Amino acid sequence: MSYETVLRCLSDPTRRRVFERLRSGPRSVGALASGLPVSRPAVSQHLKALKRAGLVTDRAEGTRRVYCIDPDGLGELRRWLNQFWDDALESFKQEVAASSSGRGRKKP
Amino acid sequence: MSYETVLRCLSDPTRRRVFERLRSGPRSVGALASGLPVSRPAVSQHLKALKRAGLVTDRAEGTRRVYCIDPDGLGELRRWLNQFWDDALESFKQEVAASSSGRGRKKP
DNA sequence: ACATTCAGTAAGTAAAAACTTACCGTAAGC
DNA sequence: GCTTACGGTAAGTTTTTACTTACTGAATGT
Repeated sequence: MSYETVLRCLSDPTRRRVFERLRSGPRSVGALASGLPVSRPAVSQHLKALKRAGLVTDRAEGTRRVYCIDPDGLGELRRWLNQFWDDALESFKQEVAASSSGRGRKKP
Repeated sequence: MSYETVLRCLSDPTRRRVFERLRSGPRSVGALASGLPVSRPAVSQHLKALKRAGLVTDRAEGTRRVYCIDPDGLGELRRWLNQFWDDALESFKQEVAASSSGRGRKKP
C-alpha cells in the first residue's frame, strides 16, 4: 500500500500498540485487545485499518481470527524515508557549501 | 524528537506537502504557502508542528523567515522503522519454519 | 438442536485536528 | 516619522477520527 496510507495508519498510538504487539508473533483479536485500554471492537477497527494499509494479514482459525504482520507492508515507507533521507542530506550539504562560499547571502 | 511525534507530524497530507517542498531547498513561508490550497496561517501552523518535531529549522532573513529541512529529524523514525523491519522479517521467517515443520496446528 | 465464544459491523458520541478570519508585532522602504 | 510586506498568534468553526454500546453472523461444544 502507499506510504501515505501507512504513515496515516501508524500515526495513531493505539493502532501502533496493536501493531507492535504483533511484532513478537501472531495473535487473535481477543488476545490483542486484552491489556489495551480500549474495547475489543475498537481493536477490530484498528486491525481493519492496518489490513487495508497492507501492514497485517489475517487468517481464520476456528472461531477466532489470527492476525500477523506482513513484512512487505513497511517496504514502501522504508524506501520513501530512505530516499528522503538521502535527498535531505545532499541538499543540506549543498546548502552548507553554498553559504560558506559566498552564495546564499541575498544582498551582499 | 521521538519517532511518535515525527509519525504524527508526517501523517497529515498538507503538512507532508509543505515538508516535501523543502526537499529541494530552503523556502520562505510565503513561498511555501503559494500554490498550496490552504491559507498562509495554516502553513505557519504546520511549520510550527514540523519544527517541534525536529524536522525543520528556521532562520530570520530580513522580514521573512526561511525554513530548511533538518536531516537529523528523520533519524529516529528511520531507526525505529529499520528495527521493526528486521524484527518482522525474523519473526516471519520463524513462523514459516514453525508451521511447515508440524508446529502451528492447534489440534493435530 | 441449542448455547457459547469469538469477531466484524452499525450507529451514535465525544474528542482531536485542520482550517478560516482577524489581529498584532517586526523589519525594511519611502 | 508613516506605510508596506511578511509572518506568527488568537479565537472560533468545521471536519475527522477514535471510541462506545448494541447487534449480527459464524464456528465450536454439549
